[in-house]
Amino acid sequence: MTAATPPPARPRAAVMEDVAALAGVSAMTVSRVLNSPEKVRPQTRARVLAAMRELDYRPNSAARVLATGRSGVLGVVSFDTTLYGPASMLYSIERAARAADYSVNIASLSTLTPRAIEDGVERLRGQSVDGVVIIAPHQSAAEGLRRLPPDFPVVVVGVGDDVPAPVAVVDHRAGAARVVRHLLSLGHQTVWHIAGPTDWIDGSARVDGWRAVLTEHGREVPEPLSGDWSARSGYEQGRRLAADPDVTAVFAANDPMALGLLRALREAGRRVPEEVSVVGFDDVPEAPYFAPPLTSVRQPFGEVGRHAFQLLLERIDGTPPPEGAGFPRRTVEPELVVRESTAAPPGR
Amino acid sequence: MTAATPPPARPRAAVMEDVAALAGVSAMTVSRVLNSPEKVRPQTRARVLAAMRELDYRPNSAARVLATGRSGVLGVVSFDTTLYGPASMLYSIERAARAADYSVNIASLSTLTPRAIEDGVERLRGQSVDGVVIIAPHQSAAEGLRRLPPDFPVVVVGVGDDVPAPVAVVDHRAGAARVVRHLLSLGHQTVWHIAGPTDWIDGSARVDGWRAVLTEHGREVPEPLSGDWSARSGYEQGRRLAADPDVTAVFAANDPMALGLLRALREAGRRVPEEVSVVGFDDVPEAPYFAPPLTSVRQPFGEVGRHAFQLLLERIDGTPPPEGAGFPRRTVEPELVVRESTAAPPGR
DNA sequence: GCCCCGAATGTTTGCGCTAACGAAACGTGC
DNA sequence: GCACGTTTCGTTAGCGCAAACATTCGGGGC
Repeated sequence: MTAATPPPARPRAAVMEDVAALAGVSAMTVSRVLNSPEKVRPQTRARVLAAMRELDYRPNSAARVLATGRSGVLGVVSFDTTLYGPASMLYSIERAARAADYSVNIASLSTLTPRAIEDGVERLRGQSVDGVVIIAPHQSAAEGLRRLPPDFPVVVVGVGDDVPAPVAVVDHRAGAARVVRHLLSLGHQTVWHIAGPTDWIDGSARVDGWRAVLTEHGREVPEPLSGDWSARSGYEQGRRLAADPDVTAVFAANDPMALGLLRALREAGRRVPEEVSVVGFDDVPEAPYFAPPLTSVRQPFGEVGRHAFQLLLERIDGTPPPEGAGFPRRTVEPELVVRESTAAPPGR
Repeated sequence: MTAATPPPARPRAAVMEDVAALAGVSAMTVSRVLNSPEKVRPQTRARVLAAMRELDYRPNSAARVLATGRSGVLGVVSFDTTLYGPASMLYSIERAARAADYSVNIASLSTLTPRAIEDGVERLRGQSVDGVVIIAPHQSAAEGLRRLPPDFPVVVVGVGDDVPAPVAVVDHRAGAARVVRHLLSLGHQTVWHIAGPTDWIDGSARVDGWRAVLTEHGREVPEPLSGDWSARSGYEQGRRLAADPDVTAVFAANDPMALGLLRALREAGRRVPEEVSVVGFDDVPEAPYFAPPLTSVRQPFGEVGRHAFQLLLERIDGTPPPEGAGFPRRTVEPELVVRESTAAPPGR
């Protein structure tokens, strides 16, 4: 052949066999160094580790998955990860997962239907994830879940009661209750509410908590107004409330809606908190800088994320599907953060 | 044997061989139905598809990766996905990826150092992703990148000039320039600036654009104040600006800082926009509801995400690493959105 | 000195899929 | 009727790793 020297053909990445050869052992020993180092004589182990470093060896995860059936990857299905809540949840789950050497595969949803959720889970399942966390505090989650095979490990974050899966939730009901008690204790006769979409569990739980406390105190329960979580919807509903002189306290189901509400009140010339008290929910990092700084409810996302991951782990390598017993459920309490947007009603 | 009937041993998930048997073909034909259906006679194909449905067959991705060397997964390395910018980028990349049947694996960073970025990429590489998008508009990105093997497909979003990888960026410089021109055209003598961290490329590009326009117009260039993107830092720097009666126009490098600034001005009794004009950057969904509604710069995240994904695809199955030619670069222009926080300076 | 035991390492096999080749079956043209 | 392309499908051989089962080796007990 007259061919020139073959191009320096980039050496294929080293595989286990290469490491074994360099270290003068068998491939199995290399595998053992990776998976149960204590079973390898320290001296041999050192040789193998040295060989790995020298060849810049990195185990092929696909091969490992194929051989073991476990991938070390978990999926997260979430609606619009641009929103503060879902983004925070995702972030905290990712951190919990990483700490346990799991990696995270995501599937964002642009619509919230049982079908979309099912698709998201199926997409991740196709990637051989070990399990899935669904961040979708929505009716659809429960619905979509029922169509999934019952033995596939799924955990749901922040969803209602009768879900056929383990659940980690913030107690929105209790959070809302705290808001209302705070306002009543300031002397308000009642509290209006700009609710989130009613098909979001978060939203309806907050409505429940709000209504329960008012009822319990024998107060009038105004018709809740409905928003869609956006500042815009808070503004629109806020204009209606601003026009009603009876309104002295409003609980918005999240901070952006509270922001919109604040603007509407300002435009109508109603002063906060002197004339109207306002409370939000979520305690976004910007809440202290609203005009005025917003009283809000802080959600312990980090904690929920850790619980969700923990539940998923248990489901993955735990006992078979808990039969009649029902699924575990971890609830964490949110915290009311009082700032300057709440005060006693006028005339007291 | 006296053993009872074996427990109904949940049938293992169907594999290709099972489908093949049921359809009366070989496994290879099943594989072909999946990967190049046009090479299979329609009639056979139909039989195979029917068998797949019947057995609820789903291809094992690990096996496919092992056999093909391609995973159909891309990694995204990002700093704090709780921030609006990174979250939006992540979301748009995920959408672009999904549209091309790619799935997305994430690695969030809690610190921004070359080391952390390198780790993030390595972690994803260990998961056999086909390539990685780095969302880290930070010096560290460039630095961390140099330590990576040059043939691993990486694309960077929103980072400076001399990066050894394809880049998709928003032209922050141009965005900042637009802000300053807008304020000058309203009659302001000069524009103060609350900058982002200087080690963030976004931040320094915005400073550059701001300074360039002022210089070009022969205006005095005040010393930029430095924030850390948070509303709190905007507030702190804002208190200093509020105390200076010469200040009539301030450009904050992002919206949360602008929010903090607005609060500081309000507390100091300086009215916006009558006495001081304020502009932000990012145009978060809440910006229209700030007090007053904030003039800001909208970033076309969707477009950048699509470009980033596109560049990555080209890098993955495109030509070998472009030698001397330099790396491709896609720049998209942000848009100034004028609202009520800007007006002519007092006394004009 | 012999046997047995456990620790340390090696061999074989298969996880589920696809690239590469090979072999039928079916025309076509002359 | 036969050589020759075209489909269409099957066979073989890995991809890289880890279970499960060998095998070797070095003592300790008697």
